[in-house]
Amino acid sequence: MSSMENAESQGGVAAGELRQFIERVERLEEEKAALQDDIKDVMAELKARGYDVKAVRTILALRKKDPDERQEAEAILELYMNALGMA
Amino acid sequence: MSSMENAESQGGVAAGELRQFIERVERLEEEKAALQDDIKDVMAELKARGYDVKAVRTILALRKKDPDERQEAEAILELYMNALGMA
Amino acid sequence: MSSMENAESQGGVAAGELRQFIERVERLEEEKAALQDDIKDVMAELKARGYDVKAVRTILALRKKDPDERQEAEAILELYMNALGMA
Amino acid sequence: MSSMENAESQGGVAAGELRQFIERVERLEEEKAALQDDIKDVMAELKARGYDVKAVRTILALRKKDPDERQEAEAILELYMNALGMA
DNA sequence: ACACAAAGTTCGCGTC
DNA sequence: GACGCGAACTTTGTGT
Repeated sequence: MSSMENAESQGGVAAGELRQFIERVERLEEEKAALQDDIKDVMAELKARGYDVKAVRTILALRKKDPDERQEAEAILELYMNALGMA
Repeated sequence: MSSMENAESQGGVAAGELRQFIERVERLEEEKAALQDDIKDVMAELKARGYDVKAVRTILALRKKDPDERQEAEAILELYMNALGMA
Repeated sequence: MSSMENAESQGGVAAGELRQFIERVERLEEEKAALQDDIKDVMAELKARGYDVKAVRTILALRKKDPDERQEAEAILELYMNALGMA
Repeated sequence: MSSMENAESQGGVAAGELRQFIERVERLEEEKAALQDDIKDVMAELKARGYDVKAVRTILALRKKDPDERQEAEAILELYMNALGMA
């Protein structure tokens, strides 16, 4: 490495720029983790109030899906279950 | 490293033994990957025959679960869905 | 269901309360998804600037780990790799 | 459903065929699970012999990758780490 | 029971 | 545009 190298140009990489990018991502990930914690807290609260967490998770998942798609999928599933005697 | 070192005792690790373990795992993983491929093939065949792959996956998942547990979970889910007007 | 039932007490579930919980989680998940999108954008920007995204991801992962733990883990790994001639 | 329906033609689905497919997959999944158990056993044995399981997992992962690709990736990573002073 | 880890599922990406 | 691959998230199991 030449004597011109410094913190801002290590081996052809603009160190400062790279660092900026990384720190931006890290900040966003921190905020994201904080939200994840918040969700965890709400779930704990839910549970403490006597709700079934797994069922609530299922509800959340269902609400994310398109109702038509979901109904369609359920219909096929039921068809197969009937065919297999899993009613 | 001392002059006593050889392929079977590198830095205090019994290289031969370690290699044996690793190769055993790799063989098992190979077989496992082969089975995974077989499953993939069956799924492709299913699909080619006109079946809905996602629904079949759901069926497989359901069949793995205890029927009582499943029924219980469904009952709770339905209760919540009714409460939320998602019927 | 008895005539006393209303939107707030469906089958013994306090519908309003349940709904509150669910909507709280959904709001948090929305914010979380927005942050995920932001991260995605930064990654795209990184990439456009010529950086290797996978390497940046690795950097981010490394920075999350305790430096001491990491060094220890690396030392063991190197030991094993030497033993196996993977140097 | 018409009076012609039987176990082999439920609602337009060839129940027997569907069942065959599902049972084939289930058999394969069983074998796969058995192998997974075997791997788990080997890992436990490894551990009992004093090896670091996590490091062994890393070795296995590294050996799956193309050596050239890996070296390339490591070079980039090192470059970035130097630029960030993480050496 | 809690946290850590492993498995499965899902989503985004690159490829053809 | 679909398909297969790889990474991320979620969920399930385990060990403390």
